[in-house]
Parts: sequence; C-alpha cells; structure tokens
Amino acid sequence: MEAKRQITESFGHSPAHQALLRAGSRIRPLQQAHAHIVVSGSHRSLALLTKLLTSACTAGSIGYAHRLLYSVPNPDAFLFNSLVKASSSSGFAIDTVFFYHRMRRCRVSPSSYTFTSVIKACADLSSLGLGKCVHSHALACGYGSDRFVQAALVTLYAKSGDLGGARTVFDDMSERTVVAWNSMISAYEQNGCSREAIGMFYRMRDRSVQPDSTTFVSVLSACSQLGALSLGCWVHDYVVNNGLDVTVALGTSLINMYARCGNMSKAQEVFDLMNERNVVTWTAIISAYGMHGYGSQAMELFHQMKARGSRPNNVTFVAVLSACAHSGLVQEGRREYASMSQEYGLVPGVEHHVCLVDMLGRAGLLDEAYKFINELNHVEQAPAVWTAMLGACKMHKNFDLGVEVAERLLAVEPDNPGHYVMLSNIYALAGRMDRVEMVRNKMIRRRLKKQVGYSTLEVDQKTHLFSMGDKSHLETNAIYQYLDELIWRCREAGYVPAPDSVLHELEEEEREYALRYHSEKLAVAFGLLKTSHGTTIRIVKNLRICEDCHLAIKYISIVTNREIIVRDRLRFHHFKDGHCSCLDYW
DNA sequence: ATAGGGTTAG
Repeated sequence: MEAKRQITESFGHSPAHQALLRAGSRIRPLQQAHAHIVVSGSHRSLALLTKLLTSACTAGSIGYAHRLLYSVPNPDAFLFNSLVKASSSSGFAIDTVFFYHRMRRCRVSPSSYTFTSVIKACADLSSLGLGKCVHSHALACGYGSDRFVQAALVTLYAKSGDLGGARTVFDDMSERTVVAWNSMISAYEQNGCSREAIGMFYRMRDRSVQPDSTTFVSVLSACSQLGALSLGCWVHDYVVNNGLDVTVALGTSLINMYARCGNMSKAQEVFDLMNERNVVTWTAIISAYGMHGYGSQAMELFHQMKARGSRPNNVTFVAVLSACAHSGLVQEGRREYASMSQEYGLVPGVEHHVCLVDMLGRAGLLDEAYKFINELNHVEQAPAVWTAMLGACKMHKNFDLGVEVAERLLAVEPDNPGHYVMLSNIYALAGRMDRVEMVRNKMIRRRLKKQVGYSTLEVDQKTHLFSMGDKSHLETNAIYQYLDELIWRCREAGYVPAPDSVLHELEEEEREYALRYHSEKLAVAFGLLKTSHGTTIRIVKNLRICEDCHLAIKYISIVTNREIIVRDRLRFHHFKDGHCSCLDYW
C-alpha cells in the first residue's frame, strides 16, 4: 500500500492533473485546470480531457462540455462513453442524444453501457420515436439481449406511454432480474394500471424472485391508488419482518399508502419513525393531512418542515394550498401563495392557480376568485382554473356567473362531458329545466357520456366493486334489501333525500331509483352487512361524492353507530355520529 | 493519469 502510493506520487500527477482532481465539480476551478492543461501542453491527453468533460457535466455546465468536445481532436470510445454517461445521469437528456449522434458520426462503436445511458435519456424525454431508433441501433449492434439494456428499454416504453412495447421487451427477456421486474411493475403503476402492477408483483413472487425496497415502492403506490389497505399492510409487515432497508422513498411510499387508504395515524407513525426525511416526505405528510381535512395540522407540519431546513418546492405548495382550500384557511393560503414567489423564487403554475381559485371559491369569495383569474395572462387562464371557478359558482348558487363561465369552458373544451354535467346542474338548481334538457340533448348529439361512478371496498382482503344500480354482485338481493331498511331508519331519524340535480341519461321514473342506489350507498350497505360492529368502513370512490349520499351516510353513521370513511376523487370524508370531517365544506 | 449500468416515493 505504502509502496504503491510512493509510486503514484513520484510518478506523479502533473500540476494540470492535480488541479483537475482538486477542482471536483466546481466550474471556476475546472476552467483553471483547463488552462493548466493547455499551458502545460497536455491538451492532447484524452484521459485528462475525459475527466474534464465529465466534471463539466456533473458541474451542470453542459455548454462548456459541448465547447470542450469540439476542441478534442480525436475523441475515443472511452471519452464518448464517459460523456454520454455523465450527461445522461446529470439530467441533460437532449445533450446525451446529441453526443451519441456525434459518437456515431465519428464511427466510434457504442457499447451496452452507451445504450443504457442513451435509452435512459430517451426515457427522460418520453420520446418514443427517438427511443425506437436507438432501440434498433442496439439490436443491430447485438445488445438486444443485454439485461441492462432491456430493463432500460422497459422503462423507456413505459415512460413514453407504450405499455405494450414495454411488455414485449419484458416478455422477450430470457433472464429477468429483480430490476427487470421492478421496471415492469413500475411501468404498470405509472400508467395507472394498478391492478396489473400488483398482478406482476404476484407473478414475480411465483417465480421466486426476491422483491426489494424498490419493488415495494411501486407496489405501495399501486395500493394507494386502489385503496388496497390489506395488501399495503402486508407489505409493511414484510418489510419489517425481513429487515428490508426502509429508504426515504419506501418510507414516503408507506406514508402515502396509509394516508390514501384512510389510516392517518399509521401514516403519522411511519413519518415519526423515519430517520431521514426529504422534501418529498414532507410533502407527502402535508398533503395527507390536507386531504383528510386537517388543515391546521398540515400548516403546522409545513412550518416544521421549513424550521428543519427543508426547502419547499412547487409540489409542496400544491399540497399546502390545497390543504388551505379544504379547510377554509383563506388568510394562510393567500400568504403562502405570495411567499411562494417572494420567498422561494418559485413560479406558480396552473395547479397553484387552481388551488387558489378553489380556496377563494369555496369560501364564497367569488368576486375575488374571478378577479384573480382575470389578472392572470391569457395562457395562464387554463381550463382547469375556470373549472374550479365553475365549481365555486355551483356551490354558492351564483347562476349568472356560472352559466357565463360554463359557456366559456365549453367554447374551449367542447368534448369534456364534465363541463356539460356541471352546466346542467347549475340550470337544474336555478329551476331552468328547459335548459337542462337542452344541455342533455347537446351531450347526446356530441355522443358524450358522463363518467361512470363506482365505489370499492375491501372485506376480508377481497376488493368489491359497485356501480350505480349495479346488480352484478352475488348478494345483490340482501344488499338492496338492507340498504332499503337503512334508508328507512335514516328517514325516521330525520333524513330527507336531497333533491337530485345530477344529469341523468335515464327516464324520469328511474331517477329516484338511481339516486337511491348510488355506488357509495351500495358499498356502505355491503360493508355494514359483512363486517362486525366496531369495524370502520372504508370506501374508495372514483368521482366526487354527491350531496345526497353525503347526507345519507351521515345518518347511516348515527343509526348504525359506525365510523365510515369515504375517499372521493379529491379528499376524505370521515363520517361519525352524524357528522363529516369535511364540515360539509368540500 | 479516464467509467462502468437498468428499477423507486409527493
């Protein structure tokens, strides 16, 4: 060891090389080292130039890297591979593709390493065309069966939205490593196919491939989307019992899973036990409290986060502003919106504008919300912002403004059925049934269908799905009978069904029936039938809960003395003793 | 004297 060091020191690094090593990835010292290299005449040393180039990439100075490359007389494979790798892992995807092209033009042969980096760059760009082109090069160069290249290809196709392409590459693999499985599970999960992601996970276990922390990050995300609490808990147990490394990503995914499956105390428990937290972790817990309607806890955590030195980013502010919106924290919301740009130099995007309009709108400050939108520039006045405004108009029964906003929206997005439904609701509330009919006819002419609502719940680790008026369930008769009995008991306790303002494509006499058998009511009835007293009922619904169901479930929580938790498209409703955690403010 | 991979959280 001692002798070896002697040799390196005496053989010595030239002053230029030493300067290069000392510089690390700081740009000024790198430029000085560059000067040393030129002055000492070692500017033909590909080794030194390679080091300089990769350091420039990691320093974030991609322009400098480009200029340097032009000054290299005959770049070799080593230099190109280093450059492709460094630029790709520093997030300069377009530049990686450019360097790869240079490499080919210089007739330098790419290796399997080159391809993994270039394919990752194409994946970052979500560029299917570019990716397919590189894929064919890889095949031509004989790297089609390299497991690293293949795993990267799975991700490339997944991120470009081509699940079929991802699956083809995956199915063609002769040897599937845990990373390959992780890529495919994540591919499904990222594309909203949670069931398929979980199916893949089971297949992986059938093939006796040991899952790792990364596997579970994706599996837990799938559980979060589905509200699959029992599988989520199983994963948590597995992680603990098998001593798996609880990385920041895994911990954050656990928090998110518990929160989105309705168990806030477990989410908090995981958060408390984590020894490392980053901005994503903080954002997850803030967003969790916000979704559950605990706005002040969310704000408390936000302040803690800042006090502990984590810097909030754009996503954090979406969580904060939406927490304010759902809890009526208007003052705080206004203040944090301002601090976003003033203190953190962040540029508010459409999603922040939506939160702010939503917050002002819910609080009944329609004029302020309207003024806020009108002060945005033309590009910023996105449909989503107007949609939030429209929701506020409906909530506060401002018919004139509502109709104006809806028509504006329909002009921009004539094929969005949601806008028609909202407009027809507003007309119905205003008693303009002629207009309701007109909107309905317009929808029919355009062949637009409103989204089908469904609710799911787990009983004994099995998921049951219900849709409106659904009779496909095996125990349909018992469920409907029990629901009728429940509603009758609720009526005795004072429940009066809310008037139906929802647009139906049904005939008149079917409307009462449809309202009465909304998917969430069916799911609640089934849950009550199938579980013992003291068990909390947890429902996941794909759309917003309707006013009548909200009211009915409050009464159901009284007459059955049960706690019922409903997650709708946007947030949670905890029903207990006739009250809802949203305070009817949703 | 220069590099060494693919998968993951809000």
